[in-house]
Amino acid sequence: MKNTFSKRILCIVGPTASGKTALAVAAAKALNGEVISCDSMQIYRHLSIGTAKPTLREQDGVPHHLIDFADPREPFSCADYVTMATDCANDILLRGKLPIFCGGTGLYLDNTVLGTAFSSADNSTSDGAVLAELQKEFERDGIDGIYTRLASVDPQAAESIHKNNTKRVLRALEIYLVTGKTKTEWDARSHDRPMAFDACYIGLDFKDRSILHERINLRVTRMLEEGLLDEVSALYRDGFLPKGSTAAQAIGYKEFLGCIHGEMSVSEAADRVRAATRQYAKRQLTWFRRNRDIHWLYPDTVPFGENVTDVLLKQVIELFQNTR
RNA sequence: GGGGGAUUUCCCGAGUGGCCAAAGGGGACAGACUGUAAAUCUGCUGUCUAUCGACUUCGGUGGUCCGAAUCCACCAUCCCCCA
Repeated sequence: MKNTFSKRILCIVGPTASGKTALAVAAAKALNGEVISCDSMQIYRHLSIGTAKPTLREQDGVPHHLIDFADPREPFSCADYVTMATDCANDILLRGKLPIFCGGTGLYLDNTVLGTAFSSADNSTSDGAVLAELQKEFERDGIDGIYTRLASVDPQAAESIHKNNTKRVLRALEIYLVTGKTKTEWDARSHDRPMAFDACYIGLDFKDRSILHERINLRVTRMLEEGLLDEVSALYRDGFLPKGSTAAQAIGYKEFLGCIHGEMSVSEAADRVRAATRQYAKRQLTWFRRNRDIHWLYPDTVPFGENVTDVLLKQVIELFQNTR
């Protein structure tokens, strides 16, 4: 059932602040691997404290890929990630090592593993002009007309995308206008392709959600102590968080930008960061729970006194070898 | 010591006699997601049945009324003003 050319990889996923980084580093050491980050914000240079980018010390000598390389002022897409991550993983495999994906951006990881064939509707073909036009129309006339048009060309997409989700409604229509093929047709195309990688998925979650929330609260407090405020100020001053950029909407950055603009106090911004992080963690869990291939591990079930990473690592190794 | 204002479902907050299990917001919970995804969007939030419906809630106790979160009395707690 598995072809001989299968490209075996390990993926460590889960919500933010669940301990993925430490586990991935330990797994890389035990399994002769290298870590490929799968995080839509850690890709950016200079955004370090707020994205919880692994420090050199945390990396502990294990090569880490796809962190700290993109210019926060430049756009970056899921398709860009898939291309880079695929190349990166193949390169690691060629060198006889194990690629270990680690991160919480499920969209990026899934499309990489699936080998998604993205539509050709990108910024280079349409130069964004079509989307900009749709955006203008939406702001002027509302969503009704655009949604109706989408429903007539791609009824399936219209049915699955809620009318209020204007970003996705606009995007779906853009795909059709730019490529002449519907989003539904593009999606079907990638369903027909073989998986790009043979992934062993490990998911981190907590039996008791409040423990995850405590970890998040603690993490935000630590980020503040480590100088998150200074980092955001410097980035803002140097123009690295332009309005509308992806980097500027990162949790921990958008809130303190508001603080810099005098819209709220530091403690209020910190509270918002905590809340936004909790909500983000929840969305991540929703995303990953859909994937039935994930083997879930629970750090909060490790007996008190034992080293959590060590215990989890044993489970990871066993799962990785037994599901071969 | 005297006068005034408050107390609402996890939080904030509307509601001043029936159309109130109680607006709205937040949070929590659940879900969607194929080129901005740490984004965007949806549902849900007294209990029991889970369809109609039944039952218990609006600081406490007791009243008025066919009927009260809404009116009256007393008690408790908090805030403000005068002493």
